[in-house]
Amino acid sequence: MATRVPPQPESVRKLPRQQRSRATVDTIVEAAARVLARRGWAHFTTNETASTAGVSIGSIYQYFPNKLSLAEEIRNRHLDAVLAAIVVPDESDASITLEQRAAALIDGVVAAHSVDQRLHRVLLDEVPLAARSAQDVFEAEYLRRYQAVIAAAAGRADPERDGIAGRVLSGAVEGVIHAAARHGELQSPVLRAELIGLACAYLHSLSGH
Amino acid sequence: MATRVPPQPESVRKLPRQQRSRATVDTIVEAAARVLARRGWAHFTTNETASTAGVSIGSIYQYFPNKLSLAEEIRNRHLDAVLAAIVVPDESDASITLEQRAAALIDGVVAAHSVDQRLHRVLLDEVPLAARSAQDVFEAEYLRRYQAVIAAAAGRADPERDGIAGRVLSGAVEGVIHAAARHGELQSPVLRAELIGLACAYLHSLSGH
DNA sequence: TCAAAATGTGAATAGAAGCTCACATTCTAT
DNA sequence: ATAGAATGTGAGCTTCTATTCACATTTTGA
Repeated sequence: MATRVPPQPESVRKLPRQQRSRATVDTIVEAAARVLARRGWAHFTTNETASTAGVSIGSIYQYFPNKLSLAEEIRNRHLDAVLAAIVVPDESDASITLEQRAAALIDGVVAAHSVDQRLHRVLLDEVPLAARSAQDVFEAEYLRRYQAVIAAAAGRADPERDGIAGRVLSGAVEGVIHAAARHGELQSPVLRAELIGLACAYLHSLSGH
Repeated sequence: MATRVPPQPESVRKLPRQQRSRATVDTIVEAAARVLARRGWAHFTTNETASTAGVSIGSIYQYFPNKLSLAEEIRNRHLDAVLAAIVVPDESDASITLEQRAAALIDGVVAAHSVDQRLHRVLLDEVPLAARSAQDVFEAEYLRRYQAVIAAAAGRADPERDGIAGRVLSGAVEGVIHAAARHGELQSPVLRAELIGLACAYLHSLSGH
């Protein structure tokens, strides 16, 4: 996990200036991520985070104004890692078939959901939202990719319908992937094939009227 | 909301025997559902439930051994209501088209998700699972309906593939509906049409090839 | 070298909330 | 009518945990 400059804009807390404190902050965030994944948000405590990190509770509050800000830092780092897992294919290459585009899209989303699944689930549906800056970037990146595929499929552009189609397709793909993740089948090639089949069937129906 | 016999099997608590106490239990559960929907699981408190119900905190613990058992009772009642919203079409009538079957399925699932949406979301992704007995019935009922439609679509029966297809279709439909619910578009006819289109496109691709 | 800044410590504080229990009230059956 | 069961009450006990603060240690820069 890369070192980031963590604390929040309005944070009254110190910024880590020396190498030593930057390492401490990283240790804290990594330990916190492990505790959060293991216990869930409801039983995520700052004291357990401190002892897991081998650090005094006070050290956490040197750099994080409260428990939530710690979780938000974890989320920011995690979503960075998730986005990094997505491989973007060349969108302007006309020689790529629709099937290939759909496959690349789905592989990217699967890869994104393969990064620390338990932590991902806790971060997305347990930790309160507050300022969801990173989450927006995250969703925007997804949307961009879906719309590229849809634009390629539907030769003509009906922006109104394409927008809805994008939301339908993304909802469908995410739904299938979340269900698969719950059953531990995210890596199943049969599922991958069936999901690509679903996407292609829908995409073809958009152009063929 | 119908009166049910609530407390858990292993509960050391009393069963409500008189009319008066049955009414008290109903009042408690209804108030608890309101509090849970309003505050979310993290800020759902037994004291607020008691004051909202106009009942002493002690009365709650007469019938519920702990906070979680109260939430589980709410979930049981809610899922009953959700299942009741699903209209089941005649599965043996061969004169019904695939489009009509898909539409009936989707309308049923949408109706199920239209029952007390906020509470539904909190119950499904905030309240801890523990013994998820009712949730299993709930999912099994869904699965049954998806498989009926898939069996009708794919003339021949390839049980292996049909099973996966069922999970893919249900994941997709649920995903789209959850996304729509988040954006408050559950009642949109455009979305309904597009979702039916998605389902039909996939179903046709199963038989044709 | 040494003073000031940065960093680290953990006992103690404070508040929230689950749950108990001794007691009061109401209902049922005889 | 009345005893005993069922029901209802709410102050307060207990546990948990976020956060503070007075202090100790380490690093930096001159």
